[in-house]
Amino acid sequence: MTKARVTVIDIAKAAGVSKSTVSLVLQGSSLVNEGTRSKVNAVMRELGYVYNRGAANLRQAGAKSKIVGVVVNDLTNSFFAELAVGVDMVVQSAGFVQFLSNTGESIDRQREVVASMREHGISGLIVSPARATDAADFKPLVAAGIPVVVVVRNLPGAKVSSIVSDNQAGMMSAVKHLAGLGHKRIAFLGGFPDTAVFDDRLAGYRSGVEAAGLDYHEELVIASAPSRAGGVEAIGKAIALGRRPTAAVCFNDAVAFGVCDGLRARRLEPGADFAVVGFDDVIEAQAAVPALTTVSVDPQGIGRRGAQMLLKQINAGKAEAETVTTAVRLVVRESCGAGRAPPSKTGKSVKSKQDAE
Amino acid sequence: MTKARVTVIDIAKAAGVSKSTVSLVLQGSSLVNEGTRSKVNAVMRELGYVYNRGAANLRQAGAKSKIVGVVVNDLTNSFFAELAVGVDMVVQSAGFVQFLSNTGESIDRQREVVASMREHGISGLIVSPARATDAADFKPLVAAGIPVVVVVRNLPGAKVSSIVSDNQAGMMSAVKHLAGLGHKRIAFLGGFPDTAVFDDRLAGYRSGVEAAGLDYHEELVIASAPSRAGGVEAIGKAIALGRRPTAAVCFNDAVAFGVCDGLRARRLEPGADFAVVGFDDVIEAQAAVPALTTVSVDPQGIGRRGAQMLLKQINAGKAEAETVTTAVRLVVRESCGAGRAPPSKTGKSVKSKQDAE
DNA sequence: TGACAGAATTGGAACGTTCCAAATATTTAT
DNA sequence: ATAAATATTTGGAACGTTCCAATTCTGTCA
Repeated sequence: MTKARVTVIDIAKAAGVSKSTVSLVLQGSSLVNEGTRSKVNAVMRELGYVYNRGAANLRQAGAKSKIVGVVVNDLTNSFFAELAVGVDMVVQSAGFVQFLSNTGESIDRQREVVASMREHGISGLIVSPARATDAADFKPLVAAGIPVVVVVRNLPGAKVSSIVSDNQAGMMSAVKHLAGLGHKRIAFLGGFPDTAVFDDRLAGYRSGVEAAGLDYHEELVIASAPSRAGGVEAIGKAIALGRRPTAAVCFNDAVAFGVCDGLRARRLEPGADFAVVGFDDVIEAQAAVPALTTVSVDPQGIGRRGAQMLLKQINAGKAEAETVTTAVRLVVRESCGAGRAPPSKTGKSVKSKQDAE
Repeated sequence: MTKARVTVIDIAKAAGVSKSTVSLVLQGSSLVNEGTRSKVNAVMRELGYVYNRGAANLRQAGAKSKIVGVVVNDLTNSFFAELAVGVDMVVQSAGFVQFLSNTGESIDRQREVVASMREHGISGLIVSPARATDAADFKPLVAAGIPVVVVVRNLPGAKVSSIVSDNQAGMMSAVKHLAGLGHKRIAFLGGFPDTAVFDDRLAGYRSGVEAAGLDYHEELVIASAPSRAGGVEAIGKAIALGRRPTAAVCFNDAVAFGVCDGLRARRLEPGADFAVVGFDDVIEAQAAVPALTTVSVDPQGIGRRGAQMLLKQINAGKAEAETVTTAVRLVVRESCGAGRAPPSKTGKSVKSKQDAE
């Protein structure tokens, strides 16, 4: 039972050199003689040495800890799981590891995990903020020189980088698609009106309506919780309108699924009697019946982009806030009633790489 | 621009005490006078002190780093995302943070991330090993006194704790259910025969068959990749048999979906013309058409259990290997052709807490 | 008042690494 | 052979914390 940890001194002793030399080897310095290097490496392997990043990090005060923090608001949602995978891919191959935490939309939890991560000395943070996060919450981090990248939801007012999908363009293309199919009264359903994402998507809806030469009617915008239940509620109100709409774009896919539920409960078949379009292209969208027409946002791509941006800032040493919006793409399936056509049952289009630039 | 980090010495100076006292306060020692404590705390807040866990951890050699590593083989799969959430819940409330990494079934990647985590000084590891992981791979960890808990897939031969679902009982109940519906020839489809999980599930199948008073026929066991494509392949072979089966239990849900695809391609309707049962109860199972009858395993519960087990071992200081198998439950939906009954369209039963003991 | 116990505080010495300045070994040029 | 240059190696002194043993305060009891 080897009790004590093997340290750089142990291997120095065993290899007949000084600890400084061993340290040089560890850092791959070109100063050290080739013969010495291989000997040291051999001894390290033999003794089963493991590098102590904590100690190293202590010395190179404030320098790179090779840890990035990732906090998401709902890992259960496959959207965020994909995002985390995207982040992991790039940080991993840069030799970093990720602290991953889930806030479940709890702002207290978020504060806790961020504090904890900070104590552990993360060198950067990627966060999809919980709802109602105060923009000032990340102030201390950036003041301490720790780059922060906000993804998915932006944080107006915070001086940090962010990367969000092009909500406006996405919603606009959805509306135009529906208008192209002949719909005149298109509703906007779901979402909390006090969020930036809502504003963006609504703006896109409005531009789409106007671009299609239709009139914008306030009554066709029906907010609700951005969930399945919210969708049921919203479609209920929509149908109760005097002149009822014949189609709807939804705040996100969850709402869209709820809308479908609500339609069926009223003996209307989504896709046939009423067109519905979602937003996000979550994994269930393509398997659902009818398959959901939706705006695909490639969460994994966002994760990768965000991680790249963060690493760039970490390496640069200085974090100048940068804002990127990633392209989205309308994926036409069945729920909009567009094609009787599609013979291939699973529209795999979602997997394409779209985040190149 | 505050350049230098605030240290325990700074706050000692500012509070007019010694660094030792500050340290005592940090650890919540009862030795320190109440007045002093609150003064120190006040100063800490004022100067924006952040605890440096790295330094602390360096001193208390080998002691608790408050980090647990979590490595899963496929975070994209919602099964594992749920599992990670379960782990996060319990480690988070124990004041730990989790390193979460994804191997994507790559054994090299797995080795890398585990090594990296070790350098960072994790105090425990939860792993769902990539396929074909060598049981000896975790030897160094346990030798170094770092507890390891293997989840979902077990690692025969490794002297580590593990927590897997009750594959045998689950498959057995699936078979019995089908037999109860009158099926006489029930196939076992999919899965790689060289894995421990396969063995367990097959054993369950066999006991189920025998318990139902049927004969076990070798020809009804058809292995394949544990994927949708594998399912298509397996059902093809099954249907080509002289006396074809009328029902099948599948290695997992992916296989089951493939089986449904294959049935439809032959103009057979799953649920009506042929009964199929899956395993895992992935999130898509309840939304699919027909809704999949499957064995539910509650990944989040496994995550919580695993984390609890790990924390227990970390606190105990000694890790004695312990093996737990968690209960599973057959969720009857439509694909087995059981009920014409179910009026509630979404069988929410999957959300119940079943991991109490 | 002095001795004594308990409560509260405190100065080093670690922990395992990296950095710096300086020392030593090896070449090269004269 | 010797100086100058270059290549390699090396002892400390940090980094921010915790621990230990020792010290200084309190108050209590004779």
